[in-house]
Amino acid sequence: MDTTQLLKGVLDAAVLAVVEAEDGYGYDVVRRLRSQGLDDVGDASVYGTLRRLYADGALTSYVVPSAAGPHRKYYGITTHGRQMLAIQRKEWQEFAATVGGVLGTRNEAA
Amino acid sequence: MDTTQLLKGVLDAAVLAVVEAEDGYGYDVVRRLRSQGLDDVGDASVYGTLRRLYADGALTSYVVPSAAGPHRKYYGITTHGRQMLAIQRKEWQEFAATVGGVLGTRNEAA
DNA sequence: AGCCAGTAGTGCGCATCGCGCAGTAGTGTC
DNA sequence: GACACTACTGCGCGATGCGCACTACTGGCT
Repeated sequence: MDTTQLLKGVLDAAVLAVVEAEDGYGYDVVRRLRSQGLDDVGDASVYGTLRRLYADGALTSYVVPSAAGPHRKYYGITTHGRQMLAIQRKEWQEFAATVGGVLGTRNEAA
Repeated sequence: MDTTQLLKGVLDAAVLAVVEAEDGYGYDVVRRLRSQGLDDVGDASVYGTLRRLYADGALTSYVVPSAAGPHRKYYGITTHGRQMLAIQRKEWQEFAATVGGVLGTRNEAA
């Protein structure tokens, strides 16, 4: 099954949430997202999202040399990023509740 | 707020669900979706989705002359459409649960 | 009659965004 | 020194929702 389209509009929030939990670099964020159930998220999508969020001022970035491999570009969440995440969490909840209603699969959501 | 991206991948299922509940024509489906919370769904999106679903064999179509206005192109769900809807409902549930987990906004979903 | 609003549908081109794939680069292993 | 793993970048594609313009039919207002 293809969750590609479903991911749209949610990847931003997911990446923000992961980085909020703990600073991370691209490769690491990809792995964390996958381990949390977003199995088939593409690495290029995540890198792209990180760059976009950084450009939007939602993330800060600092480079850390790695012991085993190339340097790592770590990302941390900014105040602005936290605000964006809060809004997107809310949007998601409302949207999910609405869709659940339309599909008749509601779960007493918010 | 802009739910455009969130809608992607869900409109198909939403339209199928609405038509499953009762046969409907484009204009009507748009209104029903909007009244159910998908406030800002564009009419062109729905018409396009209906045509796509029809082309995919998920919907049948029959024209009914209208008393007040142009003819109405009614759509009904097919067996194939019902199967698609069942799959998409399931995908949505799983996806919503996963995203809820990542965002930390889970609601005891399926 | 002339015009506008409401209903109903089609077509066109655009924007967003996730993805596949190729390429670069650093480290360790056989 | 070929290969594998780690890590990041860039390019072009494809799916899909949207805005807008256009057609077309009915009815009400002037």
